[in-house]
Amino acid sequence: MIRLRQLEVLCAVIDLGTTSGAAEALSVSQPAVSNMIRHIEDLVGFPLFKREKGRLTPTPEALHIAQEAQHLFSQQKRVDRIINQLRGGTVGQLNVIATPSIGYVLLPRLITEFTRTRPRVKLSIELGSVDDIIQQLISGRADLGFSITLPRHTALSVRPMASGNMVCAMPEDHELALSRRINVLDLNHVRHISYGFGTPLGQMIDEVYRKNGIERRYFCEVRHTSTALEMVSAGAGVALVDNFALLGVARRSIAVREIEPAMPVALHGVTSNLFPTSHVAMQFQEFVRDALNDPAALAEWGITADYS
Amino acid sequence: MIRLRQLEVLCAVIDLGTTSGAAEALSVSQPAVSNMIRHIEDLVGFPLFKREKGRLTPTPEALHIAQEAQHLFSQQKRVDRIINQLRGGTVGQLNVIATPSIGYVLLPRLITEFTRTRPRVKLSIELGSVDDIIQQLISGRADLGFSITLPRHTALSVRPMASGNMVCAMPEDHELALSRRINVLDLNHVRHISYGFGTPLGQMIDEVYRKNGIERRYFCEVRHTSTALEMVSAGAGVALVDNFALLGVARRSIAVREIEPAMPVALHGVTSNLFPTSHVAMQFQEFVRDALNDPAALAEWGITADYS
DNA sequence: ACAACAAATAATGTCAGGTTATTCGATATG
DNA sequence: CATATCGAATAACCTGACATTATTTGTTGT
Repeated sequence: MIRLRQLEVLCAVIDLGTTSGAAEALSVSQPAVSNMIRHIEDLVGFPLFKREKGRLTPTPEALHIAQEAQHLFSQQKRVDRIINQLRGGTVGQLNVIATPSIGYVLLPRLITEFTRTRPRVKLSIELGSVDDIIQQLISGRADLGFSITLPRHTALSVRPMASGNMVCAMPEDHELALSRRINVLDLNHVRHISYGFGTPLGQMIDEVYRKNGIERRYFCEVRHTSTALEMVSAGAGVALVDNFALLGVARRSIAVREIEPAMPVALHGVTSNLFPTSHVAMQFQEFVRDALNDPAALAEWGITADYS
Repeated sequence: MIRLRQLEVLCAVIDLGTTSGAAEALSVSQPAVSNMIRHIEDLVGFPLFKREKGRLTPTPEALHIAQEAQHLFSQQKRVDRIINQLRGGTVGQLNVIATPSIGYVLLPRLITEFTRTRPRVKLSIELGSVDDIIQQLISGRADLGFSITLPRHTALSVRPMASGNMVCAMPEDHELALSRRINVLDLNHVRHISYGFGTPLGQMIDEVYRKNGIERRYFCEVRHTSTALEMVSAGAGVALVDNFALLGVARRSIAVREIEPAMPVALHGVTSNLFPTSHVAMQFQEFVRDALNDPAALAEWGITADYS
């Protein structure tokens, strides 16, 4: 089977007309080319050049071969280009599934930033609960997940991305806005939005109430913090939300206050162990982590993490 | 620039699933493969396999590269084939693949005529279904295809060569021979040979039956019109065939009648866009078109298109 | 006759890609 | 549970394709 390199040399000699010319073009020595040509002729079994008066003129056979070889070269370049693109992460596909609190506003912006330098990446963003995230990842439909609640599943790898807190969001003119810091238990005294007992967030808050022997009471139950935040923004009431949900939202007359006891939360990046994680997916995960830990960068993209 | 061999090894490992398997397939040692994979990973700068539990699973990137590399391999094989043919002392080559109806009788005669003035052209004729034709063309093994069914494939160029009709062929002494023109639906009443539902021809005929709310019934199912014609000629029964299949066959006591509804068919010349079409191939294509549209020329070579 | 150029030859170096022998980790099995 | 099995990796070494430099040979224009 003829080698790629051999065809390369053959074509160079045909194109340039002389071995020395070809040698220069390929940046090798003239004898290297000369030997190679002879070697190929031995290999194929018929002359590729007519040698007369110290010159080489290609035979029709050689021309024919060279013609066909061009496609081989272009194919090789194509493969090489693809490898380069893969290296730079500018090609591939990236299916992300995330909890709405980050996926609703922040993630779309980050992805936009990320793909600004990677125009050929195919994307999809999906929102879902922890269970959805687990499902999509272990089934291979999603490459990367982001979750507040940390999914317990042996087939998943979880990496911490950023740490945050639950905070209290309310309409600007709300009575609670007068306090600098709000006790979680006090929410029982106002119309507020909270999370079902079945949700991880609901259980986390219930834990505090239970310790104090009080029953949690709220007028509206939602599943995701982003939904709660939307309602707060519409003036429906007060809600506890994670600070990630606040990143990037237009501050439409919402006031935000710290709570006590502090309820730390963390954002996790999740990948499946069942399938190899793609290069772009890893890159994007790092991109998100870096972005979340660099308020300056976020600010540059019109996302402020400041809610004092 | 990635080497051909490296891609070869990469693909082998992906296909076979293990380094040892790949090593065996390539007839080299297992460490050779192992080292090569590592070397490629260094070269491209990102992992191609996930190593866990002592096994290798390819990353999406590796799969992507392997996919692209396939074209390269087929190109290489093509060049190699061309060299082999040149070694055999031919200046040109012409590999034709055609549907049997034209390829069985007519094409051999046309090729004979064509090469009368071109002694150093190396030839091959192959018969096959539309799918075979598509496969051979896009893989570069055939230079030119002729098909009744027109192949839908983006990498193929199709040119109409001649138009024709389905006609009804039967033994001379058959009762139907008394009619001047035969209704397709009437075939249900006689022992006749037809085409499977999966074939384009079968679907085309079924369409007529379906419109009339009748189920097509036949005693023998074949794939190609030339086969059907052969059976008719042997006295097995009646069959619908395209008129191209009739061109050039010795009229061994076969009667031919027009049918209603008329079922027009066309013969197409097909070439691949993936490779440059050789000069001979284009010439031959034109030769065939001209011949088919010039009954005088055909008659001169002992081929008659007249079946009145 | 001789400079100028193109190709071929000779002697030698180097590295991609191969070898065998062996180890390591994971899994299957009596 | 000890052990056999299988796949991957590592180490040390070998080989040939393809490169090098130095030199010779043949052709051509002045």
